[in-house]
Amino acid sequence: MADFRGRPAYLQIADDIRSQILDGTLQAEDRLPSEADLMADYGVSRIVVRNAVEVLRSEGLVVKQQGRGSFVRAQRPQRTRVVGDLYSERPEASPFAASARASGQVPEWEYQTRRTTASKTIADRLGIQAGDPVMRTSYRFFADGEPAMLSTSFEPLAITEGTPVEQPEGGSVTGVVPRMDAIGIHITHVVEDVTGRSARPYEAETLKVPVGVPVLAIERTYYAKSRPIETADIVVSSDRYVLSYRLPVPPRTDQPTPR
Amino acid sequence: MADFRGRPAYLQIADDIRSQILDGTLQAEDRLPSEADLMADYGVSRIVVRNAVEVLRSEGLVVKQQGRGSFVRAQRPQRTRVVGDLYSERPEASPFAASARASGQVPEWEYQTRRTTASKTIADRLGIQAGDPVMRTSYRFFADGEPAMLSTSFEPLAITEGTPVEQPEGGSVTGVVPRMDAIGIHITHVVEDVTGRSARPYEAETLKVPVGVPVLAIERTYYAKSRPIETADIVVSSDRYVLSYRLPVPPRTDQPTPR
DNA sequence: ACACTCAACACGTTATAACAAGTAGGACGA
DNA sequence: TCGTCCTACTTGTTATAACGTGTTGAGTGT
Repeated sequence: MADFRGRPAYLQIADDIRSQILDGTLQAEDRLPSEADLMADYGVSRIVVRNAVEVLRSEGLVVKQQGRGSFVRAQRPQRTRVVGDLYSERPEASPFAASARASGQVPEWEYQTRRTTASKTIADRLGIQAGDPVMRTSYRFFADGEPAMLSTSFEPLAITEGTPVEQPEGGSVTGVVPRMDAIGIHITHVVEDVTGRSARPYEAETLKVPVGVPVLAIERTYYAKSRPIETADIVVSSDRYVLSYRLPVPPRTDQPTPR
Repeated sequence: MADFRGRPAYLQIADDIRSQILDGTLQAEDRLPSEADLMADYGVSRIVVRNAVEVLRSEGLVVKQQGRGSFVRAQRPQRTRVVGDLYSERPEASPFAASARASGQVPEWEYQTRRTTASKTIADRLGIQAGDPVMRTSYRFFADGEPAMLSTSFEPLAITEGTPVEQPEGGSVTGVVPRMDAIGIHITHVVEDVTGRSARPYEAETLKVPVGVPVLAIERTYYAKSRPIETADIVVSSDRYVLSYRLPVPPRTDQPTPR
């Protein structure tokens, strides 16, 4: 192994394999050479090749499977979660929406609903007091039979208690906006705060992704005027999802557009 | 080390430390016990404690520094990139916008602009032919002197060539929307496709984040009616940024709201 | 008082060794 | 033909050992 600039061997090997992945020499789903092969190829010990592959795994380029080998991970996420003006005039918009419906998007999910009390965090987001009663609903969404999205939502019971839409699911109307419409509350806007982080063990297990892959965590709140109506924590694997936001740009603004 | 269910020792140790982080026994910026300490505490070899800490590092809970130790990573991102109706009636909206301006947001950036031709990918996004001339501008944004956001934008020269706003920077108007307004093109909406992934080596270096931390990659395109006007690739460290999208919800829609 | 040196300590890199556990395919028997 | 078993191959886990490199603070000399 040529020792270039004293740069650690495992990083050089990682660089080498990475460029093979990026330039297409190694394609998605291809198996990497086994650890034994790499040891022989580069003339290093096993720990070096393991470190090298671990770097690539941590970058999300490679997945490892005990007993089978290490594989180049498919890079492109397939599904798009669209938020915004679905009826945009943009012609490219329709393929997305169409594919979302076409690719087996039978609304497939399971949920668990229960009454509970608001934690401080949730209370802040809903503009209520910690300890106030809320309806908590956990969803697990599936796509092609695979778990694809996790969501936990909270609604203040002060709003829905005693109404026909107290239960988020099971009634004749579903979806926050129509449900609230049904009791005379008209959602005016939604805020989604998006962060990226590595999957927690629970999420990795539930979403069936390798530990450490990046996920997108969305903190979503629906508002009627300035009043928070519902808030939810949503987690999707960034492997499988692109979040697509489509926003109108109001004409004649003095405000500099955020870059 | 009590061998619980044959679960690997390094995972048990990782679980142990993780719960200490999550329950607050170990707080942000605290130093973890050194590898030697952990070896003694749990009665295992160094490779086991290194594997354990590596798990936490890969989850983004811990950062390691050679010569100093391993530290609990501060979890909450500080900055918010807001897209959407800044003049929302929501009272909580103002603190965000205010803090964005207050926290030393002197518009601090450097850029490089050059004429080039569109790659296939960019041409598709701009609705032009590959090889058509475009203006390419790379930005590096700083916050508190630290690089915080990378962006590369493309505009078809067919639109701006020969106009006063051919150069994205340096003129009297800046920002895509005002610049295009100035030549009679009125941006109607913007699409942002957000994905999460691990930082590439170049990005990790440029953004000064440890390799492997998740970043958010945004593919943004501005449209005037259905015509793409500008497209950009934006990368931010998810350590430091929350993306906040504020969208109006139109009244009386039959369309089920995307969950 | 200040700057320099150096040792102690932290994590980083690599080698060798052994056994565990999951996978796949071929051999073999019913 | 079909299912079982076994074996070879793969990654997973752990131990021991040694040396490299970055950090820090105590001690020392000026």
